[in-house]
Amino acid sequence: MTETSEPQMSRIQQKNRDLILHGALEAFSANGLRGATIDQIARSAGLSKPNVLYYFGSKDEIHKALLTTLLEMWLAPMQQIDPDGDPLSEVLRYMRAKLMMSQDYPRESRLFAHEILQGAPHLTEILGGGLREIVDRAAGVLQGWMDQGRLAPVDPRHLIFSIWSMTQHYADFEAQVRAVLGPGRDPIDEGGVFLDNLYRKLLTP
Amino acid sequence: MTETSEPQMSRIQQKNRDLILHGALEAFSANGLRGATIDQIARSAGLSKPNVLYYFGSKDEIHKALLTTLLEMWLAPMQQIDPDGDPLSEVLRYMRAKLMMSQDYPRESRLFAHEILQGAPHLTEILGGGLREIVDRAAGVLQGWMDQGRLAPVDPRHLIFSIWSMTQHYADFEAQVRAVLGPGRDPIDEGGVFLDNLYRKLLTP
Amino acid sequence: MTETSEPQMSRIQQKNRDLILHGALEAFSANGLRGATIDQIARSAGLSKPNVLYYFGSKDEIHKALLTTLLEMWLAPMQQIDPDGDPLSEVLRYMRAKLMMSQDYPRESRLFAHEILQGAPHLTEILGGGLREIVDRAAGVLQGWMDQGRLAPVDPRHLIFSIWSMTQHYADFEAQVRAVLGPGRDPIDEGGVFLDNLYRKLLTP
Amino acid sequence: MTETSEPQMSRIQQKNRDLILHGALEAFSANGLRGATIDQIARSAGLSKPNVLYYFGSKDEIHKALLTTLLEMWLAPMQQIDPDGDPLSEVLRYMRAKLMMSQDYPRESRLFAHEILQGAPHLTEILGGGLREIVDRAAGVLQGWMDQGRLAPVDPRHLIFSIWSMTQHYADFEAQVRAVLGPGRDPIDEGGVFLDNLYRKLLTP
DNA sequence: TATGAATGAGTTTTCATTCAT
DNA sequence: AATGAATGAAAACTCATTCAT
Repeated sequence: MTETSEPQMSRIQQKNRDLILHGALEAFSANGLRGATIDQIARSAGLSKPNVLYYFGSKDEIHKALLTTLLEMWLAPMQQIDPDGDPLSEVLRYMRAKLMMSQDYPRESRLFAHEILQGAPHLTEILGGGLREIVDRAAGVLQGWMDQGRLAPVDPRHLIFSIWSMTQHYADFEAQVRAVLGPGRDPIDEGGVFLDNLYRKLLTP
Repeated sequence: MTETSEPQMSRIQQKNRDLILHGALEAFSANGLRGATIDQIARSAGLSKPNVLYYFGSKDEIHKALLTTLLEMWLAPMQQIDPDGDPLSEVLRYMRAKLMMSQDYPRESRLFAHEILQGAPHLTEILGGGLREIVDRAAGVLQGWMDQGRLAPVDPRHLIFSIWSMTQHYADFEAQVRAVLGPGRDPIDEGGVFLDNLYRKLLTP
Repeated sequence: MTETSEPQMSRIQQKNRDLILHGALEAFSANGLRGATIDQIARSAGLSKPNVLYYFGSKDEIHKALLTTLLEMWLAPMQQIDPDGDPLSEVLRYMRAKLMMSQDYPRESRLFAHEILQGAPHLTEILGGGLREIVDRAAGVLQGWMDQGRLAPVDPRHLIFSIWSMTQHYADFEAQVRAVLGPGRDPIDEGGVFLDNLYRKLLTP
Repeated sequence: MTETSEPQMSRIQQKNRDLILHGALEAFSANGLRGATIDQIARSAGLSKPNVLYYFGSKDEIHKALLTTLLEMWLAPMQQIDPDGDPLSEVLRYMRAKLMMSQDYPRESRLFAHEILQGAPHLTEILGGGLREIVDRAAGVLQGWMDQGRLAPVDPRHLIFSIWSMTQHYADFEAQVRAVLGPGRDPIDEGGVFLDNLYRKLLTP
């Protein structure tokens, strides 16, 4: 969560930037870009409102910086799919990694969900066509395995969509999941079992 | 989309309520509750701002009324799962119905997505435990089929989550889906094929 | 000071617009565009701040509307120079008219002075090249008279500048004029005598 | 432009004060007292904002110091009117000197214009009645010449106003002058010819 | 001297809501 | 039923100034 490209940044500055981004994650993930206020962010970061704007020029900039900062981490698991690994294991490992992110970083998941729901204006600006290239690479690996008969043939991009949607569902729609399951259950743990089975059946050649 | 509990409502009143709800769907689905403004809704409905508030006392009330109005339609497909039908066909039919809703009613899908992302404060109020009961019934049907060996055994509630998440993904995350697939493709059509295969493999006993 | 091009405007709306423009003239002429606050304008107009913005969308818009509203009146005297009149009388009449405007409308004079000092960003937008054409016409008339030997030959545009600067000086630099002359004198009355003599001597062929 | 009353000031201090005053002239002349920001001044001076305030305690003080610093230079030409010189030559020389200041120091001219437009609060404080005395002296010289029949009789103070207004017009209202004359002309050069002629005709006895 | 950091007091603007008719 | 007019409360920013080092 630290920015290292601009070297001249003091300890305290770095710390405050992180406090702000942390508060912003809290606010934006709960209320969306428009619904969050700089006041919330400032309070959550323990700073004054103008001080927040001293570090980031505007609310939009905080939002953009937050997305930028988190994007890499968000996309990392997919880039770790190993073309030389065992196909099914690799897919299951990717699914598990995404599911763990819903567990460990639900706010990040919701942040991206909000952004994409609105048409992803900031993400598009940040990513350019970058997302597509990343997905294309992973899809290529998957397609290769299918061509080799090591994985049952399905559309690799829709396979990826399915992993995204099902794993993130546990974070983004947590309120609903809890309402349906009732108390005393571990949605993500159960989801792991369900999804493991699902992808084994779907992809075993 | 009409409200029938208060009988004395003129034709024109009814029409204006519908216009407002229509405009509200447009605004709320695109920008969320906080991001949408009454001005947008009024403009989209072709009415004046105070007139909008004459029909519904506040922005929150419009939102609540909209959710209420759409909820039944939103949950209808699940209630149409027929215990006496063919298990796999029933599940696939349900999945298809949900997928078609992403195609035909993407704004409704995003409206609910926004609401649940925020913790579903209004929905909880409206539904009480209603959602749970509805899901419990469907889950009971599914479980029965599994117990009879007519469907491969999986957790029925997580099965339902998977259908929700994957089908709604095409509406809620449309921006991302389009960015990944590029132009000239029909995401939902392709998704139908993918999901049909997925659930056949998952659920065939 | 009333706007007649948009007919559907109620009595009260018209009155409030005028109140606002009046308050804006007060504030802008004294403090300039940046120095004046909407609060000042609102107080001076006896309205609430948001109500001021209900009539004009922003501070800039008020300023622009004010300049637009006053521009015609401001340029009127020059357009009344009569090609068929007596040359010297016409020039003197124009000078007198401008001088009277410094007497009767000093705030308007200062408003334009502020705007032009800043490089006339709004005026340029409003006028386009309009000012030049208006001056060209008057300069043409003056030049004609000079060519006929009815007026001593001088550069007509600089003649116009001299009239502008000297007459407006009594409004724009009033503080200095008063400081130099001391109390108990009538600067504009004396200025009239001085300028009358000046232009007679300058222009009598 | 240097301040000599406080003797212990290092070379570097002196240089920074000058840098600040230079930046302040830039900012204040373009935007007025309220419109200019310390940030602008600091950036223009190449110093940090708090450092600017280390040299001058407040924005107002910078402004006051700037006016004070420039005032002497601004009034110098009038004090150089030589009672023993040739009357017409002296007046023309003064007018030319003022006109050259519009050419060489337009920002200084605009700075004073802004200040006087606002009612000259700072100048009054600085000058006390000083301006009046200076003008009184010059007016006395002029009046003497008129009494001797060496200059046509006019009100000497209004004569001075006329010189001020017409010469400064080329700096203060430059935007307008350029808009009227169009490109490719030298306003001040032409103005010199015009004003030379004007004052010869006005003042030749 | 010098400055990065911080902030209180504005200032513009937005917006849900109310008022008067 | 309907709306032009109005506003309080908030929200995003700005900026002169101060603090700590």
